[in-house]
Parts: sequence; C-alpha cells; structure tokens
Amino acid sequence: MSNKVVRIKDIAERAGVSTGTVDRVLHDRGRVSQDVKEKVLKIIKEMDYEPNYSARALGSNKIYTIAALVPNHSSDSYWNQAILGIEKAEKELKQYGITVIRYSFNPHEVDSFMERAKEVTSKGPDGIILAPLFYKETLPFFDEWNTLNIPFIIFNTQISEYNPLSYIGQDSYQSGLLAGRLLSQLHSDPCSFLIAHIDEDIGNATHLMKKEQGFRNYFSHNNLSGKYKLQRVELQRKDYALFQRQMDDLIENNPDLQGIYVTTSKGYAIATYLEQRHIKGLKLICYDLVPKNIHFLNRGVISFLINQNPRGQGYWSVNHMADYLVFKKSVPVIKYMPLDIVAKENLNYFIHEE
Amino acid sequence: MSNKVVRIKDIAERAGVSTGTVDRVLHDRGRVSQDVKEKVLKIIKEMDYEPNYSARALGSNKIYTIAALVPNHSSDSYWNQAILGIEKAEKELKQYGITVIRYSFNPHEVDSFMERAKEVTSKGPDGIILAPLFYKETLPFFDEWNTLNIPFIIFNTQISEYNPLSYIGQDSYQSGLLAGRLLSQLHSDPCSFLIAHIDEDIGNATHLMKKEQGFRNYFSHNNLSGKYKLQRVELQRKDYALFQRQMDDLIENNPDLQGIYVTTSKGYAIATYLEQRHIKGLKLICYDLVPKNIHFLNRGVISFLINQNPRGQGYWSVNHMADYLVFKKSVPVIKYMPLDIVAKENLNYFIHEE
DNA sequence: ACAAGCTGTGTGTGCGCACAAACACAACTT
DNA sequence: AAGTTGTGTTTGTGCGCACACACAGCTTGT
Repeated sequence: MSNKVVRIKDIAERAGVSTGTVDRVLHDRGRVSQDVKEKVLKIIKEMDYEPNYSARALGSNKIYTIAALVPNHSSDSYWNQAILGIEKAEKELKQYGITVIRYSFNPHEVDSFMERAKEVTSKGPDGIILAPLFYKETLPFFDEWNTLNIPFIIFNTQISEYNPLSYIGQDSYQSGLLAGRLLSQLHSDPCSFLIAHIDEDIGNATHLMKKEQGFRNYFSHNNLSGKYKLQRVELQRKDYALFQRQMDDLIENNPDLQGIYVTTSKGYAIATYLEQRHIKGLKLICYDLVPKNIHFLNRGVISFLINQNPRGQGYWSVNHMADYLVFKKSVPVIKYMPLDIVAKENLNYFIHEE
Repeated sequence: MSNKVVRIKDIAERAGVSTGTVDRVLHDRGRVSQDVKEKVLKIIKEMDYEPNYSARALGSNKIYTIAALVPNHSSDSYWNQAILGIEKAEKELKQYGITVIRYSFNPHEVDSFMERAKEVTSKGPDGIILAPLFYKETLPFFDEWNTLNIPFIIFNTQISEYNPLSYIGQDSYQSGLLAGRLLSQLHSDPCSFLIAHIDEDIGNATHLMKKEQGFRNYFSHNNLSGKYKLQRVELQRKDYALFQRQMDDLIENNPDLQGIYVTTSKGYAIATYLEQRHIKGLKLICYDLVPKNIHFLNRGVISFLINQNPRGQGYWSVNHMADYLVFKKSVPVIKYMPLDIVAKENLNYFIHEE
C-alpha cells in the first residue's frame, strides 16, 4: 500500500469532478446526480479515503454549544470530579469551537432536575450530556430531544431505551460481581456479608439493584452460597443516632459478620462508625475516591475501593459529543469504564490521572 | 474570561508586530530583537495563548519516521501487545505524516539488539522509541543519539540517565508494594511468602530488583516483618525437570508457604506446576494479561494479575513522540502507567481497552 | 567605498477542508 | 420568447499556522 495520504483532491481528480462535488457526496448534501455520486463513492472506497480531521476542524469555524446537565451537590466530591472531567475536555476542545454550558441540579430533588432540563431544552443546544438520575422523569425529555434532533449522551446511569448517542459509565452488574470476588477472597472462611445501601431509594435506583444482583450472583455462580450468608440492609444517615443503633444491632445479631459491601460511595459512613466502636478486622468495600474514603483506605479501614471514575465519565462524555459534532466521527454506543480496583498502593495513579 | 480563542494574529496586533515575528518568538528561531521578544512573550502569557494544534499539523506537511526498537519473541504475547499499541497509534497519526518502522530483536540475545540498534542509528530516523532491556549495552546508543540530536523515548524499563525525551511504564517499586498489600490481604495469618524471579538474570534487570525491594518494604513499613517470612528464589524453566524439583523442594521446606509473588509475567509456569501437583490454596500473584495467565486467573489458580499495559505503553510512546515532533507540544518526562489490579471479573475491560 | 553578509522585520503562500457563491444548463412557466 | 425555477457542477475564500521569501538597515572585509 502506498504511504501517501489520500485527499479529497485526489478523489476528485480520479473521478473527473471538482472537489466541491466530492465534498457534497461526503456530506450527503444532495445536488449530485446519482451516477456521479455512485462513481465518487466507489472511488472513495477504493482509495480508502480517511478525512484529515485537522483540516476538517480548521475549515468549519462553527461554534457548538453543549449543555451539561449534572448534579451539583457541593458536598459531594463525586459530582465535582465529573465536572472537572467536563472542564478538562472543554479546555482541550475550545479551539474546535466547543463551549460547554453547565446546568446543575440538586440530585435529591426531582423538581430541580425537571426545571433545569426544561431550561436546557429551551436553549436548544447542539448537544446534551447528562447523568439521568431520575429514570421516570427523564424519559419525556429524551422523547423531546429526539424530535428536536438534539443528540444526547448519558453517563453514570445507564438507560438503553430512547437511543442516546452513547452511554458512558460502568457495568453495574459486573461491578457487583467484582465486589463479591474481592470480599470472598479477603475472607475465605465461612462467614456472613452485608450489602448496604446508604441514603438511597433503591426502588428508583436500578443501578444499585444491578450491583446487588451481581454481588449475589458471584456467590451462587461460584457455589459459595452455602459458605457465605448474604444480607441486605438499607440505611439512612439523616438521623445519625438511628444509623448507629441500626449498625449496633447488625453487629450484635451477626456475630459471624466479616465483610460489608456498600453499593455507593458512602462507605466512609460505616468506616467512621467502625472506628468509633473500635471494631477491627471487618472487611469493607465501597465505591469512589472521595476524600473520606481515601482517608479510610489509607488507614486500612476500607480494604478496597472500586473506582467509577466520574472524572473520566465527564471527560469522555464531552469528548464523544465533540467527536460527533465537530469531527463527524462515529462514536461507540456504549463505553464501559474499566472497573478499577484501588488500594492504598495504587491510589495515586487514579487521583492524578491525566 | 472571554470565550474567544487567541490566535497568533491577535498577539501580533497587541504587540504591534507582524505574525511572522510572533512566530519567530514562539519557535525561538532567533532574528528578533531582545525587547520585542520580551514584549511578545509577555503578551503571549497575558493572553494565555494556546496554539491551534490542528492548524499547526496542517501547515507543515513534513513526513516523520519513527523507529521502534521492540523485542519480537513471537511466543511472548507481552511484546506483541506493545506492538499492537504502536500500530494503533501509527494508524491514528498517519494523517499527520507519522510513519513507524519496526526493528525487532530477540529479547534474550544482546547481539541481536546491538545489531538492530546500529541499523536504526544508520537510518537516521526523526525519533526512536525502544524498550531498553539490556542496560549496559544500551547506554552507548543513548550517547550517540544524543549527539545526533535524535530524540528517543524509552518504555517498559526505566533508565533515567542520558535524558530520554520521556519514560513510559510502571513504577516498579510501587508495584512491588502493591503486590505486598495484595498477598498480605489474601492471607492475614502468619505464614511465609516467596518472591520468584523466573527466566531472568536479575543482576542485569534493575526493575525486577525494584519490584522485590518494594515488596519487601511493604512488610517492613507496615510492621509485618514478624508476621510474614519472605524468601527469594530464582528459577529457570529451560530444564523443566529441574524447575519441578526446585519447586518440590520449596514446597517441602516451607510448610507454612501461603503465597508466591512472581516478578514477571511467568506466573503461569508456577500455576501449571501447582495444578500438576494438585496443590490448592496457595495464593499466586504475577504480571500481565498474557493468555496463559488469563487461563489460570479464570480457574482461580492465580489470584490477581497486575497489568503493566504493554499495549498502552506502545501506544503512548508513539503518541508522545508525535506530540513532540508534529505538534511541538511539551511531553512529560515520566508517564507512569496505572497499576491495574486485575481479577476475573474486571478482566474484560483491560483486554478490550480501546 | 562598496559588495557581501548579517539582523530584524513584514509579506505571501499553501496545507485539506467546508462552505458560499458563481455558473451552466435544462425544464418549466407565463 | 423571455423569464423563472431547479439541478448539477465548478470556483473561490478563509480557517490558523509554518515557513520561505523579501527587504531595509546595518556591520564587516578587502
């Protein structure tokens, strides 16, 4: 194969037409006779043409606005990290005419989300990225954006219907499986494990149910159901005294309790409790590199963290949208983020990740 | 801050000079008076100028050849993966005029390396990437390339002296620490662990020594030296009967042996032995997602793999070289790859990684 | 003293592409 | 028959940058 890069001009020459015609064929802008179109397409294929993305970005000096609909619970560094990723991508893509406008909502108030989503819709951005925390309430917006022809990318929480341009995030079920593996390897003798959902309405949070399902299936698939006893518990931290009492009860009633799997980033809540009560030896696994979790990981109270990489999720969401809008590249329908197992010793690479 | 992207033209305007002058300042091509240079630099900083890399790559239609000096032991999928990463980068960068020429050598024969390295030097490429497996023999080439002004990037094995443009790979010491953490968490009762170097001349392989050092230091730093006994062993598989006998001896003489840390990707050798001898319960940790290791990871013989991501190393090596040559970006002196902990359940994400 | 070389500066061109504008020509209308 | 629309095509311009070139004013060497 030749090492010369094929340009539009080369195709035009071979086809005996001008570059403008080739351009119209490439972008399907019409105004090309059927036979010429076919001829050009054939030559494009033959010569294995690949557009020069630099030139493409340079030539079209459009300005694209991307709306980012992201929770903004300032106390929750998880979402802040997602925003950091978004901002990083924005900085890199600014020169291609990408501007990201953030619309933040309260992740615990549906109304707040609805209001912001309406605002986004009225602004008519070129693309939307969002973390669809409220399943039911989000669907009508998907419908509307589809009819308005606004592409949208979802991240963090998977919703396959209503064809988003792309989903970016983890496979919750698989991460449950992984958590099962980790806990069972940390304690190989028969004992009981807890599955803790903290501060969540798990009826509405399908991804947490998937995590639990994965966790449970790890044990059944590996014939460990007889060896380990599993128990689910839902906890709220609003009333901390109550939280403590519930934990006290759990510890007391489960003398063979050896491990706890927290399905969210709230593992630090249990870690705090364990330190207060001077309970040692209990294996604790939860999600995400928020400062409190890192604190307890370093102290050995949390054994492992599973990194959901919110920063990467934000970054790739914007990036894929830009690939679609600016470079007209095809983007993958699903981009599963890796399930990073984080211990004290490899923590740094996930914090400082570029 | 304004959302307008700053161009060379804007800087020229503000400085009251032409774009050519700004260009000369930017590339330090001389022919600019000292005061003008300072003024322009000041304005560049003030306006937070960032070059448009698309335009930069577009304008200069040079062709760059990068020489890749990589082991090619066809039976070793580790290096094949590195090559896959290199090829992926090459494909992406072809349109910017990057061509990668591979020079493969036998990783077990110094002469083979020397010969190829000489060949590379005589071809005078625009940049060189290499895995410097033979420390002593590589240094003279570094010297030569430095005088010839050929930038080189090393990966996989770190050599800090002789200022390479960049090192890409893992922090061996840190990965030893991590291995210590993993093994000690897998077996929390007092016992003894083995550090196994297989098929290597560890006198010449500094990175393996660093791994061992890290591993040992994990235990001393965490006051676990009393609890766990550590023992180093060097094994060769050439004579497999001998290998087996050595292993038999080790098992017999260490009744409290509970875990083995293999400093390379050769963990599958020990896994094979363990299966043959029907030895169960021994915890095994080693490196890299080569097929045989994956096989034993799936069967539970290997507990965890630490992924050194050869694919990523190859990819980033070419990428950084292109950043330097084509886009004139500054590249980081060290890019440490993350220490990925791989279990059966998160294996997929590291295999199919884009 | 005057060509030759150096220094500091401005100008012009082209990279591959997107897109607008211009153009040619046919098929209709009125 | 002249105008009107629509279709297929070409031509031209500009994106931001690198780099070759032009040129003026100055310093040398002979």
